[in-house]
Parts: sequence; structure tokens; C-alpha cells
Amino acid sequence: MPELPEVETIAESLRRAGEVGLPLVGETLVRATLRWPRHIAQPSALEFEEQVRGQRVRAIGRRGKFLVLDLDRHTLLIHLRMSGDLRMAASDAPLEKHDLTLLHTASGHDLRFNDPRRFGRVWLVEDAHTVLADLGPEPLDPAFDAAVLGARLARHRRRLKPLLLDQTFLAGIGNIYADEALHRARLHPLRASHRLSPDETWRLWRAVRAALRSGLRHHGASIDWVYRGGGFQNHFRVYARTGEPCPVCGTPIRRILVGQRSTHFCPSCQPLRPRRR
DNA sequence: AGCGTCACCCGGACGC
DNA sequence: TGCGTCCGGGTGACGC
Repeated sequence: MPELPEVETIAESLRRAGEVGLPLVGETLVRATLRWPRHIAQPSALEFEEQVRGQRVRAIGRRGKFLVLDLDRHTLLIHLRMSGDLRMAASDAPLEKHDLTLLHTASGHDLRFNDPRRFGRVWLVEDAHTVLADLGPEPLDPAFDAAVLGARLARHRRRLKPLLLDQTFLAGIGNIYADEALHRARLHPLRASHRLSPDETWRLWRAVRAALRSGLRHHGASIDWVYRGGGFQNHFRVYARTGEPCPVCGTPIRRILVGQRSTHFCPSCQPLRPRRR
């Protein structure tokens, strides 16, 4: 799914696209085709079509789960949510089912946002800050160390699982990475954030980064194998493995609901009340 | 403040 | 085969 690594991978592939003859950075957007206007979160569809016109793509980046395209006068933000996918295509190539938003470039190529479940959104704003302001730190940022995580954990009295999913706490972690990180950290998803020992905090810091890096290495998580997916789904340790043996200790993986979200963990490696030693 | 619940959305899986 | 139903991802709104 389009969690952080997926977006990172797409941004990377769009940067590299120039090497295979489908450049995007440096291209001028001449027109937009909005086949489902609600794809555009901001501004109105009409204003979007007007304002995007004639702007050059200066750079592509990522913040949290948002893909960030710097244009001449605006910032174009794309959130793929679950099933969204971006492709470059020749403008005269036939449309695929669920191609919802198309940005046509001066050189005759399109950036196509395909989105079967229509959860994704696109923003065109003068200041990216208006959309991104509340996002928490980037887990892979060198400035994000275990002390930063510890300070943030102590600031809340929340269960770890919902906290990790909160984009204002950390940016870019979705349901899969939250479960994978907690397993790597040997922490129960219901543990209270303000009651972690320094060692547990350090383990969580390491685990979050390791889970994300592993996703990156395998080109994204995409659990929904119908859609173009990354290989990380073949490396899940607990996610979607209910009843299967924990890869560390062999105990059957359990699935519970936490805040309406399916949550997978090893009851033996991730005890709610860890033994003190 | 933090939690629960619902709505959004649709393809796939499953039961009958 | 063809229905109906449930599920799940991320997020925002709302009520307690």
C-alpha cells in the first residue's frame, strides 16, 4: 500500500523517468484532465485546471505520505492512500480503468493518477505548509534520534499502536509498518507510550527505522497484490500472518482490533506486561 | 487528551 | 452463475 516507502519509491522512479525517455522534472504542465473531480481536495476542480496550466515541475520530493511536486507558483501534493498509483504514459496511450486524474505535459506525456478505490487526493496550494504543517518528524531523518522519540513518547499517554499511526506524531507510518515495527521492537501494541523504559524507547526507535528501510529495500508494502505492488509483502513478520508461527519464537501470531484497525503481534515476544530484570 | 465510531470507496473473497 | 455481504487501507468529523 502507499505507505511511506511506496511513495518514496514512486518519487524515485519519477526522478529516474528522465533516463528512460519520460521526463517529468523540467516539464511544463499544459493541461489537466479530471475524470473524477473529487480527486482534487483543493482548490475547486475548476480552479485546479486553471492554475496548474503552464507551470513547470521544478522538483519532486516527499513529506510523510505526501508526494510533493514543486511547481513554478504552486506546490502539487499527491496522497495515494490505499490503492493509488502514478504512472508516466504517452498522452495518446489508451486510458486504463480507474485513471482518474491526468496531467498533460508539453512534450506529449502524462502523469496519470490511477486510483481504483478513490481514496487518494490531490492538492494544489501556494504554500505546502497549509497541508503539511501538522506532520510529525520524518523517522529516517538523521535529526530524528532516540532522544527525540523518547521526548515525544513522554508527551502523550496513549497506546503505542494508534500513536504510531498518528501522522502528527511521526510522519509516514501506516498500519503495516506500525505492526512490523512493534514486533521488531518486541513491544505490545497496547503498551502506554509514557511508560517505556529507555531501552524500550531505543528499541522502538531502531525498529521503526528498520521496518521502513526494509520496506524501501523491497520497493513498498502493497498488500493488495491486485495492484502494482512492492515485494515487502513477502517479508511481513506479523502483518496478515494471523495464526502463523512468529518468525522469532514460533508462537502463533495473534490479531486484535485496536481503534478499529487490525493489529498483528506475537503474544510471546510482545508481552503486555514485560518481565522486569 | 484520548478514545470510539462512522463515513468515504471499491475490488476481491466468501457464503448461499 | 449470480447475487448479497463483509473487509480493509488512511483520514477527518463528531461525540463522549
